[in-house]
Amino acid sequence: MSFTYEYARPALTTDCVVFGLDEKDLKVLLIQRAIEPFQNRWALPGGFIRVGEDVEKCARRELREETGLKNVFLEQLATIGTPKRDPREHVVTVAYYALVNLIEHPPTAATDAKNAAWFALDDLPNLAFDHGDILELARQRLRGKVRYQPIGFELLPEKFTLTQLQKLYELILEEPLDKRNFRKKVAKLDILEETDEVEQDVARRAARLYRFDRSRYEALQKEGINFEL
Amino acid sequence: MSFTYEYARPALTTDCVVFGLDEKDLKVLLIQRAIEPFQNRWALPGGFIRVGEDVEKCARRELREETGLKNVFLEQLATIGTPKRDPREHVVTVAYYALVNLIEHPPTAATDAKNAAWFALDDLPNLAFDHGDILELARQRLRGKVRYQPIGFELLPEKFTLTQLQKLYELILEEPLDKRNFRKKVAKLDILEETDEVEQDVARRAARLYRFDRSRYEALQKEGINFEL
DNA sequence: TCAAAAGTGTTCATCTTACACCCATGG
DNA sequence: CCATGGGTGTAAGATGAACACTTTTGA
Repeated sequence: MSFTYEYARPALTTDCVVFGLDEKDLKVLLIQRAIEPFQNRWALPGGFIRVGEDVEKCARRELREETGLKNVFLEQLATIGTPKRDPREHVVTVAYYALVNLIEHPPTAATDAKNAAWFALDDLPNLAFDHGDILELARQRLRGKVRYQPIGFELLPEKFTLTQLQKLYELILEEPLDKRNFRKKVAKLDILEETDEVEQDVARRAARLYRFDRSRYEALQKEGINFEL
Repeated sequence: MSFTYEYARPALTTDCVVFGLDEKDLKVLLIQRAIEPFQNRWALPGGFIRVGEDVEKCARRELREETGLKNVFLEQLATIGTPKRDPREHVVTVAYYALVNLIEHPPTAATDAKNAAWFALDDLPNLAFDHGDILELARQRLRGKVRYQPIGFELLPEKFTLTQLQKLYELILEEPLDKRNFRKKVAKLDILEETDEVEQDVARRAARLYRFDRSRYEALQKEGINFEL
């Protein structure tokens, strides 16, 4: 079967930069390419948009098919259409970034007959196509966005300690933060719910666990309140 | 001539929200559609991406062909690919927004056999396709962006008064600003050059003219300085 | 001399930053 | 009883918001 058009059309794909957090590092989920071009090189999960398929739906479908992830936080990053970015032909890609918590999504086994693995941001392989550039763009976006929108919570498990939250922000912003000032700011945001639980199995004073109060956040956001950290 | 592919492909277009400033209003440049669908309705300038053409280049080309504008400030807004947004077939569009100063680009006569005209933001016609949504998105983006990046200058003539600048910010932010505080902030940014000229032909004390110092801005930006207003 | 907008400082409240020690717990 | 990280407050400086009058100019 084939499809014919009066004018030539570039191919259209989505690619997705999936950030995940484990005990120590901020990581990215990559898949190993099974075919040429860039065979065996690591690349962002993604693939071709189908006619009649919404662009974001496509990104979610590819993510599911290639990595098993679903229901993740997903946001559009940019569209890149430099003619030579794919050696085969002109391919325009709509790039997204996703945030998942790695504890509930452990290093996925290969799904789509490809290999999938998490890489620490400071230990990345050479990526296929211009995926290295896209990843860097996503990293910058995440750094910028986290300052005024509480998207960091997407990377944490449901219940977390304030120290975990601070470590996460330090990883994303790539700068150390003051513990007391950080806690003061977070408290003032008033979007965390204190649970009556504490950490388990730690050889020291256990830290209290908190939960992100999404509905409270949405209510405050409607009132036009700021969330700068 | 025709082009055949193994899999169906959505069509790919660019659309551009062009903002311009005249004496009183923030305006948007629209073109009147010559053909169906939405014949005679007003729409954003834009058109199909050619194979081998960079996406942003396409947006600039369409802008030139349909409205005569060139060398404008142009930035990507979002990519929209809802299947039914074009009644003919699945069309994915990469939306941009542009800023021009209307004084140096007076209401353009029709170029591409279509009608082009500037519309005040509070007096818009019903737009073709989902262009109304795209325009609203661009408006929000402009409001957000102007707070931390001095892109407002793109809308002003080379030399302008501080009152003009303030009026512009009030139009974009849709809220009144305090004159003294506004001037203090602008002064602290240190990216305006005071010229030795003043307004001409005004029936009152003439205001001093300033110029945006782009190279100074870029230098300061590299040092990581903030530009919040 | 009038009308119209230009230009200019101070005060008060708020927010930001820097900084160090005691506490609870498990091993 | 020791090691480890948890948890907490204050003071000084910087920033943001509110606010009104005099000056210049052309008509």
